Amino acid sequence: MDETEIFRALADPTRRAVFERLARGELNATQLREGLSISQPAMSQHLAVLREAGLVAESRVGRHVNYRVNAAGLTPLHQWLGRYRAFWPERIDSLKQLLREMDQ
Amino acid sequence: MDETEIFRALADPTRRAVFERLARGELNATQLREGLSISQPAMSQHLAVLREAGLVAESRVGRHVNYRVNAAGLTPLHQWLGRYRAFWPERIDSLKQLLREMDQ
DNA sequence: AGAACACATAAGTAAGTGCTTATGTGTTGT
DNA sequence: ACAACACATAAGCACTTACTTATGTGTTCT
Repeated sequence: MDETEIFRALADPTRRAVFERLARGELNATQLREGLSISQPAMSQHLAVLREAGLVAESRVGRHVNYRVNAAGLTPLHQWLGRYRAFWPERIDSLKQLLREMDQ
Repeated sequence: MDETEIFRALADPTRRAVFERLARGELNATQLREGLSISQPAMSQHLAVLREAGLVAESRVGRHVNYRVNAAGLTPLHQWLGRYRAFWPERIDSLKQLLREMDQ
């Protein structure tokens, strides 16, 4: 759950790809392998890293294990980045747009 | 400049500490070592990683090299995180507070 | 019960990381 | 020119990472 684990977990392109797919919806380990030429154990190990970093959560359904993004997982990263507001991109408009969306 | 390099660079606690100190103001390599029990070559290598990731910039002044945060460096990270707005923390208040500050 | 399936774990390996000591490069001061 | 200084680079080493193949664990189906 700590920053180092999160940055480390996301430093791997395959793990970011997995995270991105999970952000679109729950998938099991087999579905996650589709398209990515990666062995079953490798995927299992990547998922373990993401899980230990608190970025994904799992739930067993029959003989499948469904993985999903842990909604709270990115919070430490978000907070870390928040400390460097002074160096955020200038395009604040997108933030204002975001708030408008959220107020609905 | 790519996401992998940035995540990798920030995955190291020492490098995050260096980045944090630089965020408070420009410092040279010797000043950056103060407090952190780390050798001179180690610091030089950490700074190289941060520089190659686009997170810091340097400028030679006499026989010193001053390092500072590269304002644009966090942009890719900010954009990456922006893709997962759906999983941002619930505490939107802080964002509203941020906008109020910025509008001043 | 037994075979097939979905996933996790173990063990081995090549490549990468972060440190060290030693040395190189450029600058300052005498 | 020479010594001292600030930093970078090279080379070597312990440790970690990401992969592989092999095997273990739990579930489903017949």
